[in-house]
Amino acid sequence: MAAVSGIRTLIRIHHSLVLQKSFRHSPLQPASTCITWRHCSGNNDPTLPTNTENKSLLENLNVLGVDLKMVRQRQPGVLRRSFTNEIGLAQFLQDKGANHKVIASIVSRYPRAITRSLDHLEERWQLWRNIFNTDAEIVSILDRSPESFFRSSDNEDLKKNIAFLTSLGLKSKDLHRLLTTAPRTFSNTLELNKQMVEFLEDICLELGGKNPEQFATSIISKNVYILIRSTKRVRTNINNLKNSLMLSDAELLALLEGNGAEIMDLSNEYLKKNIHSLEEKMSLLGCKRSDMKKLILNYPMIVYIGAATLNSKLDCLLKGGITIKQILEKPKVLDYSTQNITERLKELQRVGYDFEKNGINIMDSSKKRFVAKIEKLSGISEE
DNA sequence: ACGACCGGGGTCTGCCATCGCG
DNA sequence: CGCGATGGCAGACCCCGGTCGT
Repeated sequence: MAAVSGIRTLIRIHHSLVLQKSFRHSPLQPASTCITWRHCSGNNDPTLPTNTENKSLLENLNVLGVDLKMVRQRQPGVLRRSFTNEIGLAQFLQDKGANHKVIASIVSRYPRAITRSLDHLEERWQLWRNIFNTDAEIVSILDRSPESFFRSSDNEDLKKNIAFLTSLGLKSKDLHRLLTTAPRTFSNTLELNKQMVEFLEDICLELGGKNPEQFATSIISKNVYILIRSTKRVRTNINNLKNSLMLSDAELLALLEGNGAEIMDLSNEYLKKNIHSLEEKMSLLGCKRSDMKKLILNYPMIVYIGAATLNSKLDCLLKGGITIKQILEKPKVLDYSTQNITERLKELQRVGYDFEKNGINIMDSSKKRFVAKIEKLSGISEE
């Protein structure tokens, strides 16, 4: 409540400021938007750089409930600016449905947001609205990741990015998922996004693939994070996978075209560590190198699972009466959380489930189906 | 009616380093 | 030099249900 009236207070202050004649345009901003820009009261010549914090700005931010300590830690320079648009921004976000808490949090976490003009904000918002259906969706993303929306001041690049991604054959459903999940993609420069796409196409050709464009698009739609990774990272991971598993070009291509797309953006050390740890575990369990290769090709996500988690899952399954051979045949059981696995094993033990006779597919089913199955089994065992 | 197979859906930021510009 | 813009990094899975063959 207090902060809602805080915004009203600021707007009142702003109106009274408008009446003053002391406005000067920030040279970077179009004149039409300057009406809401706050003039620094403590500085007689706003064109001079100042190395002290702007008092009236601090007051405004306080009223908005912004965490100044956080601001100083993140982008202290913003507090020294003569012209900022915190009032306009707060009003703008409020109009889009953001509450005061969200607004305060956004400015606290990405202070530079208050340097954007209303025209800029409105244009950028509309560009995002080309992909999202409602303002509420955008607000929730800004709340999650203010930086994604505000970091770039280049709306032209955003336009070009949308056009570029569309030209790749990504459907509006894909774009929606991309912007929802990895909003930073849209604040990349067009150049950076192009680089990754070209890189993926090159990889495809390198491995003897015939349709590089489709390859790149399919990777992006399978791994929406790929465009916010560096080509260096992806390249290193591909090389590491290839070398440690001794993959042929055809095998590697198939892996990447399949579910391998998702593991390409892991951090290099993490991927290496996981492969190494899996190697050790497998050898401890008496498996051959070819078993491990097959396992990863069948179920690439296994290298996504952290070493500790993976080992505890494996141990859980083995202790629960499932053999490593069964796991190698149905690695998807490793998809489920350790907790889920533990609970299911307990339930199955209770009803006397025989994995040897019935297989382990029961471990890879939706909760609904699992519960139904258990109910049936306990009914039978009680008769 | 059942279970195996398989694909798809959700999901991800907050910080630091560097560069260029005024 | 200070700031804005931007690249890059570490972090580390889980779950559901349509469909088809029996």
